[in-house]
This record gives sequence, structure tokens and C-alpha cells, in this order.
Amino acid sequence: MDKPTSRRLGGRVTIREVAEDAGVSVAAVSKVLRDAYGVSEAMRLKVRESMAKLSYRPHSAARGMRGQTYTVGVLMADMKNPFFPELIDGIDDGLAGTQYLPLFGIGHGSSSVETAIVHAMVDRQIDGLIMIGQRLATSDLEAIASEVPVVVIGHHAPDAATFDSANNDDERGGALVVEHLLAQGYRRPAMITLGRNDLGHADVSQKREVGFIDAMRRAGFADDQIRIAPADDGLDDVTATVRALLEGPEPPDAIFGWADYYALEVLSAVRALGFRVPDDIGLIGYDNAAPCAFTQNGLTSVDQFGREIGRQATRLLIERIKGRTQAEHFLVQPKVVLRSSSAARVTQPDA
Amino acid sequence: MDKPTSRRLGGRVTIREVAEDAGVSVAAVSKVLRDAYGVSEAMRLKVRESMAKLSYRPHSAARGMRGQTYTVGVLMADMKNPFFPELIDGIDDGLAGTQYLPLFGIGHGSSSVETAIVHAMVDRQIDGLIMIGQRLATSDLEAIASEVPVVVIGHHAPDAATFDSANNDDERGGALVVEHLLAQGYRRPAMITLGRNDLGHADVSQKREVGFIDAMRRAGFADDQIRIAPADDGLDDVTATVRALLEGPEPPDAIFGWADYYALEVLSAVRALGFRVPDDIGLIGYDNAAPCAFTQNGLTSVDQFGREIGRQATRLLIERIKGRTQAEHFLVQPKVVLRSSSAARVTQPDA
DNA sequence: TGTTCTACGTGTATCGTTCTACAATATGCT
DNA sequence: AGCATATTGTAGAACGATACACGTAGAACA
Repeated sequence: MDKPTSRRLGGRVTIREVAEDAGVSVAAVSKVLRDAYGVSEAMRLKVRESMAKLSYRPHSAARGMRGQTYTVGVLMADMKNPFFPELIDGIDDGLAGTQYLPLFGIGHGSSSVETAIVHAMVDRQIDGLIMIGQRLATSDLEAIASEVPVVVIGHHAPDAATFDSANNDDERGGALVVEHLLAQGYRRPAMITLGRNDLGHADVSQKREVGFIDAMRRAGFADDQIRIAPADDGLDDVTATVRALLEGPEPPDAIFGWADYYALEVLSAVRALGFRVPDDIGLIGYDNAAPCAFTQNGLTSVDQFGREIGRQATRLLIERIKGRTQAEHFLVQPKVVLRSSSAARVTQPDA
Repeated sequence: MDKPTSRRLGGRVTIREVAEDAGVSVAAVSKVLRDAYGVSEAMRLKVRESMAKLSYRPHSAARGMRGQTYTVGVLMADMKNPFFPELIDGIDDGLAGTQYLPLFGIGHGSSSVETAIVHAMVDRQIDGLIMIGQRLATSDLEAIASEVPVVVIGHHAPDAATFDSANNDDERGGALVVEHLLAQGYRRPAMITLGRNDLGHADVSQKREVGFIDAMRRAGFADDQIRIAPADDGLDDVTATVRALLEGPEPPDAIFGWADYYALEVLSAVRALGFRVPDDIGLIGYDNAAPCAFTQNGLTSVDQFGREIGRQATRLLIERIKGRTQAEHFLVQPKVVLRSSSAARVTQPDA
């Protein structure tokens, strides 16, 4: 018969051992751990000391059975978008100094995968969920939001009451693109974007389309002069669509790619077809992701201040976790960042 | 007083309710869940039916208290490397058809952040851990490996007994670069890579350096003709180093950037300084990440078959989880993929 | 002195699952 | 028939933390 005091399991230090070492009750240690009410300074110190001495780490799975896990889930639509790291940096900013730690899931642009990941996260008792560019419908989101606090990024739902959102004003951004291109002297802008999907107006790409169309109308273009060409991402599809645009009748003199990762493929296609940027054709993206600044890309883009969006999303989430139930929707105003890809016509007014 | 049979908590269906519905014991349901021994076909069917009917999902946190969570952790060094998505695809391949689900952590290139994330994952009772390009020392790895099955990617430790690894042969890859550049007619290749760090020969960039140096020697270069310039990543540092190389005495006629994400910055710097690629200077990267194929990059690169590496890493991890204790180290042979950035001299033999 | 309040601690049921030990029944072998 | 051995199922104790309901000591006040 062993001493009953030394029965530790699997080498892991438990709250019980800490309590023994500090000479207090298990409940007291738990309180210290959670910064809960009813702990004297002396006790807090004593317990923290024992925890450090034994290098105790709370067992999240066990925590999850009764209380919080101090884990927030972050669902990313995919890994290939160079804009997302900026959002993640913002999320890290927002989490710094808290007990919370982010764990990521990758949706690979499939709503069934996303659903599976969200379920898995909920099953693992995450305390909150940030979804970046997810493909789920608002109704699905509300179902999830009833189980766990949710903040979405890249999905406009200003009327949603059960979850929060953090976004830039994509509709305004779409308009900025038109204003910028016209100011640079371009006369026949076209947009190229993802093929039709069933996301309705929540989807940011569609918001950008709407802004683009409205601004074109305001600038005096007739509806049949406003061109929005669809292409799935990937070099093959984008190249085919770009070729159809540029080698067809009345080719555009500038192209707006709905997002940077996508506009960089457009740039590749344009160059592969033998056109010069910006002399033959202007180009602008959206996000102002890091690679835009590379000399070989020099891509003008609409900055949506991703880091700030990430920060705000995190703030909203933590507020939700702490108990806020009224929805809040954060919106930041985007801004055009000029680079060489759209700088052509500025010196030669009117064609 | 409520019927004691209908006491479900927080809206969640539990194993108890499934058992009740199917008319069997809780233990039996658990067995079905785990595909454990001692369940008749009839019972399996009955239970699965009840689970579907009640749309039961096992509570991972509770599982974690006794058994597995069926979650594997994946620690990525950072988010900005366009090669990693390929590895992730491979990991997804390997996990497809199993019960396991990956959750990701992002280390931001800091070993303290990495340690925190690994701890958090272990505390959450992950069943296994894949580490991609991590910065921890082999000794730290062994400590972690004693708590949980570990497979590393991008870290050579062929003698490690407590964890597995999956890699390409980076030393051979470094040599391939030299052979390729010389075959293309370049005469003064240089390498540019990360600044000194303390990772010793485990680090893949150092393996590539070793291969580069050895191949240069074999080709007849004296040691003082073999140039390896350090630069931290980021356009500023890379540009400064590239300028020093190209505007200094005896400038190289080709540059090997240690990884693609980094070589694309080199390309940006080279162009910003007014040099033409490949005419003035050849360029080659490593990884054969997706953006290499863009026309504006056209970056020759060493393909290390990331998807296969991801697949193998996952296979190794699952084997470990199932009980294998003998270490296994997978190695794939890399291959040069020619693009325009190094195609210059092939038509004009010797300078 | 007695009463009430507040601050600080404790004991212990509980969370949803797994897993060990064992019971009950069926099957195989002499 | 009698006994050993599979096979299939059950009961109930963990697992490690949380949180509720209390207990107690001391201060404040009449």
C-alpha cells in the first residue's frame, strides 16, 4: 500500500497535489486559478507558489466538463489567402494579455468541412469562435451562435442579433475602385470575380460587386457597359476568362480582381497573354496583402485594415464570452493604396 | 419533480440518452463508439440508429478525461509561407477516412510561443502532434515526445528515437541547386539565407547550405569563392543584402534563396535595384510553392513534394498513436523545376 | 453581550465519457 | 452430461476540475 498522498497519475500534476502542497483545499486552488471571488492575498500567493514549484498546468479537458476551456476557435476558409495572416496578427493582438489561446481550423472552402470543424470545436468546448471568410449561410451561423459565442469576419449580416461581425465596408471599397481607376484615366474598367454562388449579399465579393456597379452607374456608364466576368480561382480558369475579356470585342482597359490572391493570378494571366501592366491594361486588387508590395507584382489594392479588423473581432468575442448578448457589428472604411499596376494614365489625361 | 429520464443538460445529447433510447447500457454505447471488442452486429446497428436519431455527438472534453480525443495538433511555424498549404493538403489526405481531426496552432516563428501552444495542445489532450518547421531544439522535442506522439516536418533528426520525422533530402536539394545553375551556364552562384541561429544541423536551411557548399567544392570552387549571405526575412533586410551582393565586388550571376517565400522577396529586391532576371542575374528558390508558377514570378525552384511529406507524416503519427515505439524517419528526394528565372544562359554556353 | 454582516475557506456532487471487473449466456469438446 | 472457453453485455469506479451550498472567524454595531 502506497502512501495515499503520492498517487499521481500519468505523471501529471493535479489540482489536488497543488492543494496538498499549499496546505489548502482543492476548491481554494480552483478559485485562485479562475481569479474567482473569495481568495485572500496570502492564499493567492501561497497557491501560486505551489503551482510554480510543481509546474502545475490545468487540465483543459477536465475544465471543459464544468467550466471554460479558455480556448477560442478560429475557422479560416483556407490557407492560401495572403491576407489572412494580417487578420491573425490582429487576433493575436486582441488575445495578448488574456488567458485565452486560439486554435485554428481550416475549412478548405467547403461548407461541409467547415461544419465538421465547427462541430469538432464545439465538442471540444471552445469558449468562442471567430470565423474568417466562412461559406455558411446566416441561418447555419445562427444555429452555431446558439451554442457558442460567434464573431464573423468577411460576412456582412448587419441585422444578425445572435452573433457579431467585424468587416470593412466592402460596398464602399468596390466604389473606391471605380473612382480610383477613373481618376487614373482609365475609361473601361471591368471586374473579375468568383463564379456565382448561393451566399446572397452576405458574401464580401458580392458587396464589392454592388459597390462597383453603383459607382459605375454614378459615373454615367450604362448597364450594358458594366462588365463583371466570373472565374473560379486557379490559373487555368482565370486565364481563360482574362483571355476572353482582353481578346474579345471592346476590351477593358483596367481590371479589378475581387481579392489580392485572385488579382495576382489575373496579373499572371495578363502577362502570360502578352499584355503589359499598366500600359496596356491597369490592374487593382483588394486587401492590400503583403505580396502586393513586391516589385514583380506592384499591385494597387484596397486596404481593408485587416489587423484592426482582427483586433476588433477579438474584442467583440471576449465581450460576448463575458456575457454581452446584444449584437455589435464593427465596420472600418477601406482606402486605396496606389502602386504601379494602375499608374499608367495619370500623366496622359483622356484617351 | 421531473421525470428522471428526461434530464438532459444544456441541450446536449449524452451517451446516457443514447443508451436509454437503444435500450442498452452506457458502456455498450461507448464500445460501439470506439469500435471496441465485444459488440454484436445487432447491437452495433441498434446503437448507431439511436445515435443518428438523436443526432448524438460525443463530448470530446469528457472523452479526454479517460481516453482519446481523436484530435491531432498541427503546429505551423507561421502562416505566411506559401509552401505549408501543400503540407496541410497532405495531412488532410492522411487523415481522410479516420476519426481524427486536425487543429492548428501558429507559432509565429517564436520558440516561446511554440512552447505555449504545444503545452496548450497537450493540456487539451490531443492524441498526437505534427510540427511543421518548428524552432525548438531536439532536447525540447524529446521532452514533448515523452508526453505525446510527435512527428516533425522540416527538422532533420535521423537519430531521434522518441519521435518520427518526414522530410525531403535538403542537403541533396542544396546540391541540386548548384548543379542546376552550373548546367544553365551560370558561373558565380551565391546563396542567401536566414541569419545565424542556434538550431544546428537540424534546421533545413542549414542542410541546404551544407549541400550547396559541398556541391560548389565538388565543382572546383575554392572556399573563398563560395558565398552565403545572411538576411532576415522581410523586404528591407533582403533588399539591403541583395544590394550589397550585386553592387559589391565580384557580384554573383545567380542567387539561390533558401525558400520560395524568401526567394520571392529576393526577386522583388533584384528588380527594384534595376537588374533583370534572368538576363542580369539568375534566381532559384526552394519548395516549388504555388506562386512560383505565376508569370510575374516565374521562379525556378526545388520541388520537395510537400503533399507526400504531409501524407507520410500523418501515416507515421497514426502508427505512433496506435502504439509503435520504434522511430521512423521518412525522406523523399527533391527535384528541380525549371522556370524562366534561371533559364538565361542555356543558349549561350560559357560567358 | 448578542446580533448581523462580510470575507474567506471547505466539502462534495457533478460533468460525459472510458475502462476494469465481472456476470450471464452460448458454444465446443470430451 | 459436464466442464472449459468464448462471446456479449452490465455495473460502477475513475478521470480532474468547477461550482454550489455551507461553515467559520472576525468586525461592526447596538
